[in-house]
Amino acid sequence: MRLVTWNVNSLKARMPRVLQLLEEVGPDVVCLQETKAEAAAFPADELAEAGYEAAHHSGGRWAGVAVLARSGRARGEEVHGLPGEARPEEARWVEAEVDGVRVISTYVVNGREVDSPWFAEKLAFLDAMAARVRALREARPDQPVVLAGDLNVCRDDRDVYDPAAFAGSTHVTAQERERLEALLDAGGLVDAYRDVDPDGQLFTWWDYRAGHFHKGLGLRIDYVLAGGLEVRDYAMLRDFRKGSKPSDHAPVLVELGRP
DNA sequence: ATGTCACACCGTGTGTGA
Repeated sequence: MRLVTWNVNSLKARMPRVLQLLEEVGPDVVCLQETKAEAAAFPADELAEAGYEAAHHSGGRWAGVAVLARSGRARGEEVHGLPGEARPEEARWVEAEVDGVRVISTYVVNGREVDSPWFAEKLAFLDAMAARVRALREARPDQPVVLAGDLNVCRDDRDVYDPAAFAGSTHVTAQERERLEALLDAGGLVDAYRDVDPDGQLFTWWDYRAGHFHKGLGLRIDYVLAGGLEVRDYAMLRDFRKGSKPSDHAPVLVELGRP
């Protein structure tokens, strides 16, 4: 399974680049985050013309997630929302079954400031993710799971361009990192990037401001976490962060296979 | 450099979220 995850920062604004990616990369499955679309305005027809069907959970102005699958692939149950989340209306979690694999696209709460109410919601969201993945794995141990998206956490200091500059900020706290490890444990999941490059450094997000992309000042906050599948290849598609009207995130491409 | 982008609103700019 050739799978892409991409925080597009508005699907409407990014549609030309999304169609370019579908054509050039030819993924089987695409997990999108921050689609920022009203359900009625989701561009399902345009995507269908490009050969993809969408399971989308749309919340309007903010957030919004989707799973695209090549037309004709076997599709199963679709789940909108994360059991136990505080604000289901924010549309941060969607599950789809494609070719027998449970595919999840998620956009984790940002958290804004450490010790703010939003940070507490972020930690609770990460806890609910682990509980959901554990429940899925226990209910169907033979079904592979891919959890992909913008987790808004840097797993360790290698995933941060300047750890000192981020001291005291969200995305790098012990509380967030402990929960990411707990999520991996709960689902028996592998961090696809670390699996293929245990000692490397690679980013997936760069601030639009101050030329951070050009200077290599980024974070790794977008992940593909795989359970019951082998990670055969991993690529961060840097070119999609360049050029005209890029997202502030690059897409990530993985090749997954049944062991 | 407080450095950018995208959204909604009744708007030729402001507030919100990232």
